[in-house]
Formats: sequence, C-alpha cells, structure tokens
Amino acid sequence: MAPPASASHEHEREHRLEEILGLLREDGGRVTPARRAVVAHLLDAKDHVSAEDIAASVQESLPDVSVSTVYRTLEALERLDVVEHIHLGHGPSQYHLADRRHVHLMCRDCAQVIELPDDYLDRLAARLARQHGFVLEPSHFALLGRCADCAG
Amino acid sequence: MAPPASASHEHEREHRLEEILGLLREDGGRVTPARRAVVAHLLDAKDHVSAEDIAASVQESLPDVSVSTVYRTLEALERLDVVEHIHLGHGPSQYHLADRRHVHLMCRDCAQVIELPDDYLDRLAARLARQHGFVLEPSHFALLGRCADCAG
DNA sequence: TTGACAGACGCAAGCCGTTCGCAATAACCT
DNA sequence: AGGTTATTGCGAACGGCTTGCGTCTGTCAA
Repeated sequence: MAPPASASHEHEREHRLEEILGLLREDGGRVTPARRAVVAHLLDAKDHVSAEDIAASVQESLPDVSVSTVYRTLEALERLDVVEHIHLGHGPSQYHLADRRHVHLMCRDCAQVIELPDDYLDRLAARLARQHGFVLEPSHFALLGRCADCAG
Repeated sequence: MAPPASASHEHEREHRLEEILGLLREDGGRVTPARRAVVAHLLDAKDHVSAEDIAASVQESLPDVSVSTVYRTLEALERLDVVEHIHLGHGPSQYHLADRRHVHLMCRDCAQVIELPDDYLDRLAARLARQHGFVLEPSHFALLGRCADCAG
C-alpha cells in the first residue's frame, strides 16, 4: 500500500501531508486521524480514486471511519482547492490532488481511463473562451468515446 | 405541451413517429401506448430531457406509466440508435433523438447548458484519433466549466 | 377472428453513490 | 486542565436507475 520510497521521497511526502493539514487548520478546521489518513491516501494514490476507494484504504488502519467522513473531508479539501473531482460518465466521481490535474479519456466499452497532459485541451479552451466566453475546466469531466482496442 | 404546428409540420411529426415505431416493430419489439407517448415526447422536446421529464409528460395522458417503463423504452430506442443520452456531470442523464446531436457546454455554477453544433469538436476528435486511436463521442458528455456570466 | 406466444407492463423492492440530522466525541485555544 | 465547537459515527434518507415477478396485451399465424 505504502509506496516504496527513498528516504527523501518519504520526507517529501511527509512535508506535503503536513502542508495540506496546515491549510485545514488555517481555515479554522481541525486535523483528525481520519483526515490525516484521507490526505495520506490521496498522496499515495498514483492517480484518481473514488470516495469508496479512499474509505476502504483508510479503514485498513482506522476501521470505523465512515464514508460520510470521507465525503466531508473531501468536501473540505475541495473548498481549499487542494482536491478536485472529476465525472467519468457512469460510475462514481474520482478525486485527486489539484496539482495532479489531467485530461481524461474514458472508453465507454472497457471503462479504461487514459490520462493526457492537462494542457491537452488548451486550443479548445481558447476557442471556447473567444467564441462563447466560456471558461473550460478541462479536468472536471472525461472525454468519452472508444479506445483503440474497443473501436477495432 | 404540443407544439404549435402547421398542418405540414404535424404531418411530418406523425411520419417520424410512425417511422420510429416501425423500427421497434422490425426489431421484434411491440408498439404500446406508453412507447408511443415516450417517442412523441422526444419528438416534441426542443432539446434534451431527463427520464423523469419524459415520465412526467407521459403521465399526463397515461397516468400509470411507470418510470421503469420509460427507462426500458429509452434503452430499446438506444439499442436501435434512435436515441442517445448524455452525461451532464452532476444530475441525471439527458436523452435526445440521435439526429439532434449537439456538443454541450455546462456551467458548473448556474447549471445552464449551451448547445454547439455537433461538429464543434471535430479537430479535437481528429487529434485524438491520430495520436491515441481514440474515437471520441462528442455528444455523449458535456464540457464543464463556467459560462460567461458566471466567470465574471 | 381467434388464440397463443412472447414481449412489455406496473409495481415494489433494491441498488449505488451521496447527503443529512443527530447526539457524542475530541481537537484546539487559553 | 477546561471550554468551545468542529468533527465524528451512525443510520436514515436521498436521487437516479435497475430488477424480479406476476399479469397483461400486441402481434402474427391459423
């Protein structure tokens, strides 16, 4: 579960963790074991995870943290712009740290998710801004379609 | 509820209705009053509607058509490629006739939906196909962001 | 025209993801 | 150490959608 980390990576992760928890405190919030575990899981996750994923992982060490606590923690973190969620069409929302922003492609057949750099939609975003004054949030939804394998 | 229609529009609508019902029959399906009413509502709707919208409208004339019938009818029509649905992030799926395909922008703040021509994402689709073999389905999801009003 | 065979129906229960109300707990500040 | 108040766990409830089941009814062949 914990990533194989060199001493410096471990240190770095610890730093980020405390930094985020500090933001919660600055905001008048409190740092609890549950919140610490949620943030830790987000730091360890390679990419996006569902609230249920987080709950399951947190419950390994803190068995009676409830899903509602996870949702409430994620909500607090989103208010602080530390976390964002993305809609993948069908299926639950996926959460990730705001600084791990990506554009997502999702296959409607095999449900595979492909990540692209977060500037992949810059041209489209510019066009939407120019033509419609619309400010695109490219990492808040997935582009649906069929992946190379499933399209045949 | 029924659109103000000239005689020819009325005739045209009737034709489309029977045409679609014919497809159901050809497929080994049956044409029931409930199905007729669902298709009629889709023909009358200006744009996309939720299953609940359809149910409410159908129930005005056929009070005990249940939501499950609406969902099952929409499922049958999607199998025949007559209907498609689109995911708008939060909120229920929206259904529309397959020949009224659009790209959708949705404002995360005011929930307003802006429709763009269905070829609006052609360049993006071409790029995705070329670089990733991904076949984009541009009308199966909404582009989320903030509309001109809400972006300020 | 009728009959019988699916297919479609209504209903109610159930699913999933998410939110909420509440009383009890425990972080934080002094 | 103590008071305040944010956060918690729990359970109930939500919205959107699906399913199982027994009944009904289009459809098509006789």
